[in-house]
Amino acid sequence: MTMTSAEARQAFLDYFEKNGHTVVSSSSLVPSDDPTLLFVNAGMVQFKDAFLGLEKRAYQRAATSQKCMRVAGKHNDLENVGPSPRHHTFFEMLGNFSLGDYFKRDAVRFAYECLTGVYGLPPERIYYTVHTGDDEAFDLWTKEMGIAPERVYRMGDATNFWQMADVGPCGPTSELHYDWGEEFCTCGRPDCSVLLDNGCERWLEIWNLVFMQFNQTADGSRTPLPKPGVDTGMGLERIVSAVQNKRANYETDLFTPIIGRVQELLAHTEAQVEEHTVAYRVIADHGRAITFMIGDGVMPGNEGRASVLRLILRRAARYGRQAGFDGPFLAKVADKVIEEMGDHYIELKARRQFILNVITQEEERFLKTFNNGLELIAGLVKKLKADDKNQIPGDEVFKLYATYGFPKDLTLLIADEEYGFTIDEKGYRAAFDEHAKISGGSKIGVIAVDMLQVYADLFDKLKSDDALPESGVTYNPYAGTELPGKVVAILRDGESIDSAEEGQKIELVLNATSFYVEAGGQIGDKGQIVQQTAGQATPWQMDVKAVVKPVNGLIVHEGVLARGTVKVGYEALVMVDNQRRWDIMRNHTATHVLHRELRRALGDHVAQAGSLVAPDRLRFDFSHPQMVTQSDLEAIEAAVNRIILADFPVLTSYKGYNELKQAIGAGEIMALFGEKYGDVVRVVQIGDDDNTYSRELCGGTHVQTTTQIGSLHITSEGSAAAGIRRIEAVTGRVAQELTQQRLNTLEQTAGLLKVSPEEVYERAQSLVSQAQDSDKKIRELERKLARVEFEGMLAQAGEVNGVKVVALKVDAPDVAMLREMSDWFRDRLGSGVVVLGAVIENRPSFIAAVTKDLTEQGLHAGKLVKTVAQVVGGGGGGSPTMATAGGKDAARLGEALAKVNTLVCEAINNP
RNA sequence: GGGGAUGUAGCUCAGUUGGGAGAGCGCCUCCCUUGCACGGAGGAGGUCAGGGGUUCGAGUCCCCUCAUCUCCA
Repeated sequence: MTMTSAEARQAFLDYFEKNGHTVVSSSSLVPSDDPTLLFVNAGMVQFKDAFLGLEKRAYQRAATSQKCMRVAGKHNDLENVGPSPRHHTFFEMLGNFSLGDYFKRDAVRFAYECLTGVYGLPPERIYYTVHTGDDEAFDLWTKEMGIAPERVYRMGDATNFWQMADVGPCGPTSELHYDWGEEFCTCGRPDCSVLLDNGCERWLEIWNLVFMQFNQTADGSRTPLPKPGVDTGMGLERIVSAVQNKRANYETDLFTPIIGRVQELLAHTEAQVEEHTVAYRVIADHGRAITFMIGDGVMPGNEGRASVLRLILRRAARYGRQAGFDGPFLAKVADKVIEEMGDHYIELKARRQFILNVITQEEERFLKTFNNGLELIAGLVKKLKADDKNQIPGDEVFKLYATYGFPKDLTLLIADEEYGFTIDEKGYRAAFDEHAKISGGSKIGVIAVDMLQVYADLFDKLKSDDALPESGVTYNPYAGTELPGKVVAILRDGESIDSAEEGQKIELVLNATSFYVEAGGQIGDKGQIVQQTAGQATPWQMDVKAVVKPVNGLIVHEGVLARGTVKVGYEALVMVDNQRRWDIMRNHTATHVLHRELRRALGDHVAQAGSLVAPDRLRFDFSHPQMVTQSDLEAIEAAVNRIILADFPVLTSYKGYNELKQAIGAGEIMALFGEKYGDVVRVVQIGDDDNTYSRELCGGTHVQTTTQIGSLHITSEGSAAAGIRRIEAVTGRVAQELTQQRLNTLEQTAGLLKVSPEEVYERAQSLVSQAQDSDKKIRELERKLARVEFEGMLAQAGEVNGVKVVALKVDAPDVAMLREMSDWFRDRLGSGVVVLGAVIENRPSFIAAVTKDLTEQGLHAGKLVKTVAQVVGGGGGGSPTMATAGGKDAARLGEALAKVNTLVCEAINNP
């Protein structure tokens, strides 16, 4: 009985737990606090700060099964996923970590014991590599572990040296490779071995041990770290393939259930599955990736992570069509992924419905794009065929891609299969490069990273100078808005300075602060920092405009020194703008209530997708497939206000994250996905333990009882993105002001309409319909008047060279009526020329009509009316049978009309 | 941050050097008809995304804003 993948994962964690490691849950795929990294791509990412010494953990040994994504870069290429048996976008990385605790000896022993003992791999199948310069590791393998020296290869920097970046921790590595056996050799060399590093299929790299031994400085020199550490990584998919003796990862039970689901959906035979191997693999791999990405809060979109999700999802959808799917199917694949992996990754279960909704919507959108593209290609081909060509120009291919999202390879496929066309690859490349050049790019990200280093260095210095404790700035925005502190650093233009003068823009670091740093949607506090004690040279005051936390533990106040001089070492009093803070607290607690009521009214699929808590308003984005109806909104608003008036207490407490995991998975405690939670989390609870209304993991500041919110008024509901609705609301003071303003308007309107406020709507409604009726009646009367005038003028029709001509000034209220009158004349004349002029809003307007039979004699209504209008300083035009014109000088209208006879005469004689 | 595309009736969309705001489906009334997207007659429904400009005249041309889609960074 071989181990299942779930057992293999658990066995790893159990083994290391038994050896003194703390099992830490996987962090989100979305790295928090790291703008340089698109997705978490290794187990050590969540320990990065701990390795750098920026963060203290309660343990020194940890083991994880970490969710990872690799989409592009040196490790992976999306195009390989599918054709390759071993490349994945999403995978799980097993790893054990020593945070300055054990080093090479234990790391080597654990790895060996785990592979041979826990997983039962035959020792004779395992080969080892160490760095050429790492005698210590070599000796550990050969002497301590008793591995034959010829099974341990010494290799260079390229394979066996690791560094996080150009500066920072680095060190040699040691790898463990699995030998599938000679019969699987693909390189064909008699001396085939790991040492050749030639990609031969015989060898499978399963475990990489990184010994963090040195610190590399900017000048390239390396100094030994005081507390060296260990970071290891073993792909779950790979170890399972070895344990289950499957040559391709896709044949392990990590993937077979998913592939089985696809087969079932397509009703394919085994032979058909075989025929579409690549498509099956792509769908299985990408299906996992999109499920986990959405589970961690990534939404399909056009930039960054969002675009990666869209890219992968659409690639899967495309291969799905190739394999035989017509409509959306990925949600059904994702459902299987959740079923298989939801027990270990509870966020999948908690967000199941949401994940499925997002996938289906995005897939439907893609199918629309796809069909649209097919039509565009069909149109192109038709045009090209007419020109006797059989190649689609490069710029057109690019336009399809850049404008309509229809990728090149797809265009190629359709062009070839459907029409036997080729595409101009070179032209496409040129257009692509041109586009990239025009689009350009900003370097903001790089600068921001440089600045981060400045803050990290400052933080280190403050700690080593004992200006700050190891844990950093004391952060307490919860107790109150005032707090005593001490100035420990002042920055100006990124430079650390000792004192600052009045009027300067500075950044101030205190050893303690009550300013809230923007987090969880709640925006940061503003306020003042002032002199604390008397007796200092000058009293000073800083106006704080923003508060940021550039690195964990360091809190920086940004603003202007409004008065006096401030020096490092001064005592200070932190004073947060109290009224503003209260407005924010009202909105934050109200957001929790709103969240709870939205779920109650609309369903459990409602998940927070974004939130803004500002002093003047709150904005809440949530997943919901359609518009929230007016009556639902009213009911929700009423329910929120009932809860406010129920005067629930708002309580906060700190709990172990693991303890709450079950309740979070079950949806009893709201947690933001994509958020990185520590081991201890803050729980904001509305209502006491006997009568709990809601619980949310939240670091924000809140009122003490719901009554303090005052009231809530929803100001708008709309769409924020596909599948995401956005509600904006106001509370407290702003709600009161808004209500008063609206009521005033209502009272005024009621007064104007001479009815009570309750009757305003009805009255307005009847006024609007009366106005509409009146407009119609006026129109009818105008028409009647025009008709009378028309009958009277009919006799004035003249004749020029046998052509009936009417050229008259009439009374018409607008051009439409003028046109109508010309129709009457034309109909009555049967054959003839009609030119009517009228003064409309003090300006002369003309209309000309020529019956069709006369246009053949050279008469053109457009040309005629244009010449006429020139007399009054205007112009005009139109079709040969019907034209309009206008001018400026109304007084010369008659003069203009008098030209008609002459013009008709000329036109007929000179066709 | 930047490039491109789209925005017209409840829905899907036409709309030609700038010169009458339209079609199909849906809706309402009436007629015909016991049947599957029945058929016929009539009707309601539009700030042509919003704002500014050019012009005698703008759905159409120019500029700005917004929304959606899409690509690049």
